[in-house]
This record gives sequence, C-alpha cells and structure tokens, in this order.
Amino acid sequence: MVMGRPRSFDMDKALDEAMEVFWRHGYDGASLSMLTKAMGIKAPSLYAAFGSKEGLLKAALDRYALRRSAHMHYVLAGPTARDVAERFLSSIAESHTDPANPPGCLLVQGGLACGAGSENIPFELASRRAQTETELLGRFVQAKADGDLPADADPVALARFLSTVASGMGVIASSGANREALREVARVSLDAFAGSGKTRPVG
Amino acid sequence: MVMGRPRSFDMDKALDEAMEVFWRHGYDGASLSMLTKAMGIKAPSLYAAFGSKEGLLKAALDRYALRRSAHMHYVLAGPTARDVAERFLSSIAESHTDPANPPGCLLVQGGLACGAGSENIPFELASRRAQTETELLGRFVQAKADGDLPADADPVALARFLSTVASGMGVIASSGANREALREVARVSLDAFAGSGKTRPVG
DNA sequence: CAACTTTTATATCGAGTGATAGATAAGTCT
DNA sequence: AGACTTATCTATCACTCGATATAAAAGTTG
Repeated sequence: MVMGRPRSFDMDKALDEAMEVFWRHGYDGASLSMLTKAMGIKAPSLYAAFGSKEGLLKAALDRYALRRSAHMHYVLAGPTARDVAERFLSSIAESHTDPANPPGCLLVQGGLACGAGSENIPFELASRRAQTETELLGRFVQAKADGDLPADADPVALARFLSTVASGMGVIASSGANREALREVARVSLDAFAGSGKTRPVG
Repeated sequence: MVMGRPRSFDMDKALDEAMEVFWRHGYDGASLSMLTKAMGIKAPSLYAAFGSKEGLLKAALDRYALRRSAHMHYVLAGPTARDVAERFLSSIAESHTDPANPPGCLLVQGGLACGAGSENIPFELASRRAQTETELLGRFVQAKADGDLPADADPVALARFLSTVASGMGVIASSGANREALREVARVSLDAFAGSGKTRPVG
C-alpha cells in the first residue's frame, strides 16, 4: 500500500479522455486546457502523474497499444499469410471507423509533423507504427518458412505494403471515409496481395 | 501598372518557403515567427499579402497544386488504366522522397488534426486530396468505357485504393522511408491492381 | 515637386501556451 | 492522536501565439 493522499481520479479513464483529445486534435493541437478539462483534473495533478504533456501522450499511446494488442493477436493467429492480411485490413477498417473513437488512427492523427519543442513526437508515433509492421513481418517470414508464401515472396515488402495501406486508411477515415469505403480499400488491397511474389519493375 | 510602393519580396519564392514550413511542421506547428523568418518578411507584410495564416496556407496549397498538375497530366495520359496506376504511384514514390522538399506530402503533413481555431484546415487538405482521387476516377471510368478495364471493375474503389496508398506512402515517407521502399510499396500495390474486377468479400 | 497610394518596419496587443510555487486536503504509519 | 507523505487547489509564472495600429519609406501620377 502507498502512503500519502490517494489519487482522486481514475487513471485509465483519464487516459482514455486524453487519448481522445490527442486523437482528435493531434499533439500540437491538443492544449493543456483541453486535456485537463476532458480528463476532469487540474494541471498540477496532470504533471504529478505524467511529468509533462509528452509524458501524457506516451502514457496514452501505451494504453492505445494495449487496446490494439488483442486485435493484433487475433490477426497474427491467422492460418495463412493471406488470412493474416485479410484479418489485419478488416480490423483496421472496423477500428478506424469505430464510432466510439475519433475516426482514423491515433498513431497517424497524433502528429506527423509538429512544431518547435515537439520534434520527437513524430518519431515516437512512427516507432509505434513500426512495431505493427514488424509483427506482420515476423508472421510473413514464418509463412514463407512454412511454404505458405511462395519462395520468391518478399515478406518485408508485403508487411510494408499492409502497414502503408493501414496508414492510408487512417488518413481517409479521418477525412470522413465510412466503414464500407475502408472495406473496399481492404478488398482491393487483398487482390493485390494475392499477386504477391511476382516482382514486376515499376516506372 | 499599380500605384503605391511596390512589393519588395518575391511572392512565389516567399510561398515556396512558407510551403516548406507548413510541410515540415504542419499548420499548427508552423508559427508565425517560423513563417516570417523563412519567408524573409515581417508579419504585417504577410498579413497584407495573404490576409491570415490560413490564407497563407491556401496560397501555398494553390502553389503546391500547380507544381503537381504537370505530373498529374502525365499520369492521366497513360494509355491504359494499369499504366495510369503505375505512373501515379511511381510519381508519388519520386515526389514524396524528393530531397528538394520535406519528405512526404504537404496535403497529409499539413494537418490531419488541428487545434481550436484551425478546425477547417483538415477539411481544406482533404478536399485537395479528393481532387486527385476524382481525377483518377474520371480516368478509370473512361478506361471502363474503352473496355480497357473489365466490365465488373469498380472505378470508384480503384481510385480510392490508389489515393489511399498514396496517402499511406506520404505517411511512411515522412517517417523516413526511402525511395526504394516507396517503390516496393508501389510494386505490390500494382500487383493488387492487376487483380481488379474480382470482388471478393472481406471479413 | 507635391499629392496620392501601397508596402514596409517598429512596437505592441490581448489571449492562450506549457508548466510550477505554495498552501491546503486527505489519506497511511507509528 | 500526531508525524509523515502524497495529491489537489488557487494563482500565477515567463513566454509565445496570431494579429494589428501607427508611422515612416518607396514608389506612381498629376
């Protein structure tokens, strides 16, 4: 048990509110007054709990990762590479248009570009996006070893492709694309995925 | 000829500098001091010429569109739908990693999410992105009429897919993906494009 | 040149930024 | 109870934000 006055707000609920503010307004666009109002706490409590605005974002990102880890576990458990890709894009189409959250992806909306003093936020988000890509890559390497993917398939390219499409889906979802539109993008992407292995030069 | 003291700075050069600042830092992250410093002018000159920070962004976006219009003209002149798609994604891979510019796409970096008082910026950017998608759509409708695309092809879905991939490429380019990585994404995307027409349900 | 028009530079506006100092409140431990 | 520890509140910090009033500067037109 800890000594001292106990925290009077619920950490997870506060983080959920902060997550939504960052999601909707981005890191630079999310002001301290927005955040404290949404979280229902005052600035000193926020700083005592998270250290800084950036610390709060990282805590919110951790919670975001926690939310998605269950989905990713299901995705990676797909029996074939093609199933994994289908599960991945389907889950993206659903989650990025979940009315319980702001549209799009926090890791994209959070801040691709930031102002002075927030230069490392884009790196932080990129690093988190890269984790998903790495998980897909690992699964595709396995699929290749299993003979599930053809010998000339490129797991790196496939994982990067899916990760890129997911980011793009985040962009169009935030711009108002609905769930059916995202599903169509997923469908076309899978058509492309089915043709994997054939390396044809571009440009 | 106009009366009064002539403007002492070059409009286009100033806009190019402003464009770069918005590109690198986003709308919210681009402060007036950054902008005026990069443009080499003082705030009153900026406001006299562009009216507001938002007016400056729109002028920069117009100039950005002007830059890309030549590329799009070439893209749309592709002899087949497949060629159009290939030209489109190739030009994206090149432009989004052009060392002369910040990485990625201004229409994505500029601000997917903004703070209080900048709520319409994301709409403005989305509207400009939609223009490209509409151009692709028109070309694919034509391709279908020409019999170039199969009768069961979905031009809307194809245009949306390419637009989505382009946005995704903007995201990963801004995170440091190099030109070859973007070319690989384009290559895989085209594999998917080749399988267009087959509608297979997702999820 | 003098009248007129527009742009420029200096200085500053009120509002909001992220962050914190100091005092008070609310618990646990001995 | 009383000492101790941590959280919360009020108020405010120095700073930056986007935007502008004012006046001097630099041209054109008569």
